[in-house]
Amino acid sequence: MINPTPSELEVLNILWELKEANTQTVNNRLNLKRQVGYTTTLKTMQVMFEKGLLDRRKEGKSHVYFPLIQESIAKGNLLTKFVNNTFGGSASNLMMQLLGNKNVSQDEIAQIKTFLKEIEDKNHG
Amino acid sequence: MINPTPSELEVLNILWELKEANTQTVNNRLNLKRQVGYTTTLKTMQVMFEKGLLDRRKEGKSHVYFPLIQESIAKGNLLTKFVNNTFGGSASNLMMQLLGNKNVSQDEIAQIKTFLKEIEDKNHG
DNA sequence: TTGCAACTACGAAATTAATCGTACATATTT
DNA sequence: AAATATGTACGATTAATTTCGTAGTTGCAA
Repeated sequence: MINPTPSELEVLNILWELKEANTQTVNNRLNLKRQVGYTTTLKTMQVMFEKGLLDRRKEGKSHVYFPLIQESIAKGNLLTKFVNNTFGGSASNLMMQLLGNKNVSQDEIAQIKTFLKEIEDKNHG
Repeated sequence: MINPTPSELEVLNILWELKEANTQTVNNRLNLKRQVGYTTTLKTMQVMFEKGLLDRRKEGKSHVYFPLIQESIAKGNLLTKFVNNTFGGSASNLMMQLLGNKNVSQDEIAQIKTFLKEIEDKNHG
Protein backbone atom coordinates (compact mmCIF):
# COMPACT_ATOMS: atom_id res chain seq x y z
CA MET A 1 0.00 0.00 0.00
CA ILE A 2 1.73 3.14 -1.27
CA ASN A 3 0.45 6.31 0.32
CA PRO A 4 0.94 9.48 -1.71
CA THR A 5 2.89 12.33 -0.12
CA PRO A 6 1.14 15.71 0.27
CA SER A 7 2.53 17.01 -3.04
CA GLU A 8 1.59 13.80 -4.77
CA LEU A 9 -1.92 14.06 -3.41
CA GLU A 10 -2.26 17.52 -4.96
CA VAL A 11 -1.38 16.03 -8.32
CA LEU A 12 -3.74 13.12 -7.82
CA ASN A 13 -6.63 15.43 -6.92
CA ILE A 14 -6.19 17.19 -10.25
CA LEU A 15 -5.91 13.95 -12.21
CA TRP A 16 -8.92 12.39 -10.50
CA GLU A 17 -10.92 15.38 -11.63
CA LEU A 18 -9.57 15.59 -15.18
CA LYS A 19 -9.19 11.81 -15.66
CA GLU A 20 -5.89 12.50 -17.44
CA ALA A 21 -3.63 15.42 -18.28
CA ASN A 22 -0.13 16.34 -19.35
CA THR A 23 2.41 17.96 -17.07
CA GLN A 24 1.69 21.43 -18.39
CA THR A 25 -1.97 21.20 -17.51
CA VAL A 26 -1.32 19.82 -14.06
CA ASN A 27 1.28 22.49 -13.39
CA ASN A 28 -1.09 25.25 -14.45
CA ARG A 29 -3.72 23.90 -12.11
CA LEU A 30 -1.27 23.73 -9.22
CA ASN A 31 -0.26 27.33 -9.85
CA LEU A 32 -3.80 28.49 -9.27
CA LYS A 33 -3.20 27.74 -5.61
CA ARG A 34 0.52 28.24 -5.13
CA GLN A 35 3.64 28.91 -7.15
CA VAL A 36 5.37 25.75 -8.40
CA GLY A 37 8.04 25.38 -11.09
CA TYR A 38 7.29 23.27 -14.12
CA THR A 39 10.17 20.87 -13.57
CA THR A 40 9.09 20.41 -9.98
CA THR A 41 5.69 19.22 -11.11
CA LEU A 42 7.27 17.08 -13.82
CA LYS A 43 9.62 15.44 -11.34
CA THR A 44 6.81 14.76 -8.91
CA MET A 45 4.80 13.08 -11.65
CA GLN A 46 7.79 11.06 -12.85
CA VAL A 47 8.37 9.82 -9.31
CA MET A 48 4.70 8.93 -9.06
CA PHE A 49 5.02 7.04 -12.33
CA GLU A 50 7.97 5.09 -10.93
CA LYS A 51 6.05 4.35 -7.74
CA GLY A 52 3.12 3.06 -9.73
CA LEU A 53 0.74 5.79 -8.63
CA LEU A 54 0.38 7.02 -12.22
CA ASP A 55 0.65 5.58 -15.67
CA ARG A 56 1.16 7.55 -18.88
CA ARG A 57 1.08 7.36 -22.63
CA LYS A 58 2.93 9.33 -25.25
CA GLU A 59 0.73 11.81 -27.06
CA GLY A 60 2.39 14.15 -29.54
CA LYS A 61 5.36 15.73 -27.85
CA SER A 62 4.23 15.20 -24.31
CA HIS A 63 3.15 12.47 -21.96
CA VAL A 64 -0.41 12.20 -20.81
CA TYR A 65 -0.60 10.94 -17.23
CA PHE A 66 -3.47 9.25 -15.48
CA PRO A 67 -4.00 7.80 -12.00
CA LEU A 68 -3.62 4.09 -11.34
CA ILE A 69 -5.11 4.35 -7.89
CA GLN A 70 -8.76 4.95 -7.10
CA GLU A 71 -9.66 8.11 -5.25
CA SER A 72 -11.75 6.41 -2.59
CA ILE A 73 -9.09 3.78 -1.93
CA ALA A 74 -6.24 6.28 -1.69
CA LYS A 75 -8.18 8.57 0.60
CA GLY A 76 -9.40 5.67 2.67
CA ASN A 77 -5.83 4.58 3.26
CA LEU A 78 -4.77 8.09 4.23
CA LEU A 79 -7.74 8.35 6.53
CA THR A 80 -6.96 5.06 8.22
CA LYS A 81 -3.40 6.15 8.82
CA PHE A 82 -4.52 9.50 10.18
CA VAL A 83 -7.06 7.96 12.53
CA ASN A 84 -4.40 5.60 13.84
CA ASN A 85 -1.77 8.28 14.34
CA THR A 86 -3.92 11.02 15.73
CA PHE A 87 -6.92 9.38 17.36
CA GLY A 88 -5.50 6.08 18.48
CA GLY A 89 -7.51 4.27 15.83
CA SER A 90 -10.83 5.47 17.15
CA ALA A 91 -13.05 6.78 14.38
CA SER A 92 -15.65 7.93 16.89
CA ASN A 93 -13.04 10.05 18.66
CA LEU A 94 -12.26 11.70 15.35
CA MET A 95 -15.98 12.18 14.85
CA MET A 96 -16.44 13.91 18.16
CA GLN A 97 -13.49 16.16 17.48
CA LEU A 98 -14.94 16.98 14.08
CA LEU A 99 -18.30 18.04 15.43
CA GLY A 100 -16.70 20.21 18.08
CA ASN A 101 -14.23 21.75 15.65
CA LYS A 102 -14.56 25.48 15.17
CA ASN A 103 -13.18 25.09 11.65
CA VAL A 104 -16.13 22.94 10.63
CA SER A 105 -19.09 25.03 9.57
CA GLN A 106 -22.65 24.49 10.77
CA ASP A 107 -23.51 23.71 7.17
CA GLU A 108 -21.02 20.86 7.17
CA ILE A 109 -22.36 19.52 10.43
CA ALA A 110 -25.91 19.69 9.12
CA GLN A 111 -24.80 17.84 6.01
CA ILE A 112 -23.18 15.11 8.07
CA LYS A 113 -26.30 14.67 10.13
CA THR A 114 -28.45 14.46 7.03
CA PHE A 115 -26.11 11.93 5.56
CA LEU A 116 -26.25 9.76 8.67
CA LYS A 117 -30.00 10.02 8.82
CA GLU A 118 -30.17 8.70 5.28
CA ILE A 119 -28.10 5.73 6.31
CA GLU A 120 -30.27 5.18 9.35
CA ASP A 121 -33.44 5.35 7.26
CA LYS A 122 -32.00 2.98 4.70
CA ASN A 123 -31.12 0.48 7.40
CA HIS A 124 -34.39 0.71 9.25
CA GLY A 125 -36.73 1.06 6.28
CA MET B 1 -0.01 27.51 14.96
CA ILE B 2 2.68 24.83 15.39
CA ASN B 3 1.55 21.37 14.40
CA PRO B 4 3.43 18.48 16.03
CA THR B 5 5.14 15.94 13.77
CA PRO B 6 4.11 12.28 14.08
CA SER B 7 6.91 11.52 16.55
CA GLU B 8 6.07 14.60 18.55
CA LEU B 9 2.45 13.58 18.67
CA GLU B 10 3.46 10.26 20.21
CA VAL B 11 5.24 12.14 22.97
CA LEU B 12 2.30 14.47 23.44
CA ASN B 13 -0.13 11.59 23.75
CA ILE B 14 1.91 10.23 26.63
CA LEU B 15 2.22 13.60 28.34
CA TRP B 16 -1.46 14.38 27.96
CA GLU B 17 -2.18 11.17 29.76
CA LEU B 18 0.43 11.53 32.50
CA LYS B 19 0.15 15.33 32.79
CA GLU B 20 3.93 15.46 33.13
CA ALA B 21 6.92 13.13 33.01
CA ASN B 22 10.68 12.99 32.61
CA THR B 23 12.44 11.72 29.52
CA GLN B 24 13.02 8.30 31.00
CA THR B 25 9.33 7.74 31.64
CA VAL B 26 8.31 8.93 28.20
CA ASN B 27 10.95 6.78 26.58
CA ASN B 28 9.82 3.71 28.49
CA ARG B 29 6.26 4.30 27.35
CA LEU B 30 7.31 4.72 23.73
CA ASN B 31 9.22 1.46 23.91
CA LEU B 32 6.06 -0.42 24.77
CA LYS B 33 5.01 0.16 21.17
CA ARG B 34 8.28 0.34 19.25
CA GLN B 35 12.00 0.45 19.87
CA VAL B 36 13.36 3.97 20.35
CA GLY B 37 16.70 5.07 21.77
CA TYR B 38 16.78 7.22 24.88
CA THR B 39 18.66 10.07 23.22
CA THR B 40 16.20 10.04 20.34
CA THR B 41 13.35 10.63 22.74
CA LEU B 42 15.37 13.24 24.61
CA LYS B 43 16.19 15.08 21.41
CA THR B 44 12.57 15.03 20.30
CA MET B 45 11.48 16.50 23.60
CA GLN B 46 14.21 19.13 23.52
CA VAL B 47 13.10 20.20 20.05
CA MET B 48 9.52 20.32 21.28
CA PHE B 49 10.65 22.50 24.16
CA GLU B 50 12.37 24.86 21.73
CA LYS B 51 9.27 24.96 19.54
CA GLY B 52 7.12 25.83 22.52
CA LEU B 53 5.12 22.61 22.44
CA LEU B 54 6.43 21.62 25.87
CA ASP B 55 7.69 23.36 28.95
CA ARG B 56 9.80 21.79 31.70
CA ARG B 57 11.09 22.29 35.16
CA LYS B 58 14.16 20.96 36.89
CA GLU B 59 13.37 18.30 39.42
CA GLY B 60 16.31 16.59 41.07
CA LYS B 61 18.69 15.44 38.37
CA SER B 62 16.21 15.41 35.54
CA HIS B 63 13.80 17.67 33.74
CA VAL B 64 10.10 17.12 34.09
CA TYR B 65 8.30 18.00 30.87
CA PHE B 66 4.67 18.95 30.42
CA PRO B 67 2.56 19.97 27.40
CA LEU B 68 1.85 23.62 26.66
CA ILE B 69 -0.79 22.75 24.12
CA GLN B 70 -4.24 21.33 24.84
CA GLU B 71 -5.07 17.93 23.42
CA SER B 72 -8.33 18.97 21.80
CA ILE B 73 -6.77 22.05 20.24
CA ALA B 74 -3.75 20.20 18.88
CA LYS B 75 -5.85 17.41 17.43
CA GLY B 76 -8.37 19.87 16.08
CA ASN B 77 -5.60 21.66 14.21
CA LEU B 78 -4.27 18.41 12.80
CA LEU B 79 -7.75 17.40 11.78
CA THR B 80 -8.39 20.71 10.05
CA LYS B 81 -5.18 20.40 8.12
CA PHE B 82 -5.97 16.83 7.16
CA VAL B 83 -9.48 17.70 5.99
CA ASN B 84 -8.08 20.51 3.90
CA ASN B 85 -5.30 18.46 2.34
CA THR B 86 -7.18 15.27 1.73
CA PHE B 87 -10.85 16.15 1.43
CA GLY B 88 -10.72 19.65 0.01
CA GLY B 89 -11.91 21.05 3.30
CA SER B 90 -15.15 19.09 3.28
CA ALA B 91 -15.82 17.43 6.61
CA SER B 92 -18.85 15.65 5.22
CA ASN B 93 -16.71 14.09 2.50
CA LEU B 94 -14.40 12.77 5.19
CA MET B 95 -17.42 11.48 7.05
CA MET B 96 -18.72 9.57 4.08
CA GLN B 97 -15.31 8.07 3.49
CA LEU B 98 -15.13 7.09 7.12
CA LEU B 99 -18.43 5.24 7.11
CA GLY B 100 -17.53 3.39 3.94
CA ASN B 101 -14.05 2.52 5.16
CA LYS B 102 -13.31 -1.16 5.56
CA ASN B 103 -10.86 -0.34 8.33
CA VAL B 104 -13.59 1.15 10.49
CA SER B 105 -15.35 -1.51 12.51
CA GLN B 106 -19.09 -1.88 12.77
CA ASP B 107 -18.69 -1.12 16.45
CA GLU B 108 -17.15 2.22 15.64
CA ILE B 109 -19.89 3.05 13.18
CA ALA B 110 -22.53 2.14 15.70
CA GLN B 111 -20.80 4.34 18.25
CA ILE B 112 -20.74 7.27 15.85
CA LYS B 113 -24.41 6.87 15.13
CA THR B 114 -25.22 6.72 18.81
CA PHE B 115 -23.15 9.78 19.42
CA LEU B 116 -24.93 11.71 16.69
CA LYS B 117 -28.30 10.58 17.92
CA GLU B 118 -27.45 12.01 21.31
CA ILE B 119 -26.65 15.32 19.70
CA GLU B 120 -29.88 15.17 17.73
CA ASP B 121 -31.90 14.40 20.86
CA LYS B 122 -30.18 17.16 22.76
CA ASN B 123 -30.99 19.64 20.02
CA HIS B 124 -34.57 18.56 19.55
CA GLY B 125 -35.45 17.93 23.18
C1' DT C 1 18.79 23.28 -42.46
C1' DT C 2 18.79 26.33 -39.01
C1' DG C 3 16.59 28.03 -35.11
C1' DC C 4 13.00 28.18 -31.82
C1' DA C 5 9.57 26.34 -28.70
C1' DA C 6 7.79 22.63 -26.04
C1' DC C 7 8.85 18.56 -23.39
C1' DT C 8 11.61 15.46 -21.03
C1' DA C 9 15.46 13.42 -18.32
C1' DC C 10 18.79 13.58 -14.90
C1' DG C 11 21.18 14.97 -11.12
C1' DA C 12 21.75 17.64 -7.32
C1' DA C 13 20.56 21.01 -3.76
C1' DA C 14 17.59 22.38 0.05
C1' DT C 15 14.46 21.16 3.65
C1' DT C 16 12.48 18.64 7.23
C1' DA C 17 12.20 14.84 10.31
C1' DA C 18 14.03 11.10 12.90
C1' DT C 19 17.74 8.81 14.86
C1' DC C 20 21.79 8.04 17.51
C1' DG C 21 26.96 8.47 19.09
C1' DT C 22 29.72 10.75 22.07
C1' DA C 23 31.03 13.66 25.55
C1' DC C 24 30.04 16.38 29.51
C1' DA C 25 27.92 17.41 34.19
C1' DT C 26 26.18 16.06 38.53
C1' DA C 27 25.28 13.22 42.36
C1' DT C 28 26.00 9.00 44.92
C1' DT C 29 28.65 5.25 46.52
C1' DT C 30 32.79 3.03 47.95
C1' DA D 1 39.19 10.90 45.57
C1' DA D 2 37.85 7.38 42.20
C1' DA D 3 34.22 4.80 40.19
C1' DT D 4 29.52 4.45 38.89
C1' DA D 5 24.99 5.79 37.48
C1' DT D 6 21.86 9.08 35.65
C1' DG D 7 20.66 12.76 32.93
C1' DT D 8 21.72 16.32 29.53
C1' DA D 9 23.65 18.71 25.43
C1' DC D 10 25.36 18.82 20.99
C1' DG D 11 26.56 17.47 16.61
C1' DA D 12 26.22 14.35 12.91
C1' DT D 13 23.97 11.02 10.09
C1' DT D 14 20.29 9.08 7.58
C1' DA D 15 16.12 9.21 5.01
C1' DA D 16 12.27 11.15 2.70
C1' DT D 17 10.42 14.93 0.31
C1' DT D 18 10.40 18.93 -2.39
C1' DT D 19 12.52 21.82 -5.41
C1' DC D 20 14.98 23.38 -9.45
C1' DG D 21 19.13 23.99 -12.83
C1' DT D 22 20.78 22.36 -16.90
C1' DA D 23 21.13 19.77 -20.83
C1' DG D 24 19.13 16.90 -24.31
C1' DT D 25 15.39 15.63 -27.67
C1' DT D 26 11.82 16.35 -30.92
C1' DG D 27 8.94 18.68 -34.16
C1' DC D 28 7.73 22.60 -36.64
C1' DA D 29 8.34 27.09 -38.82
C1' DA D 30 11.13 30.36 -41.29
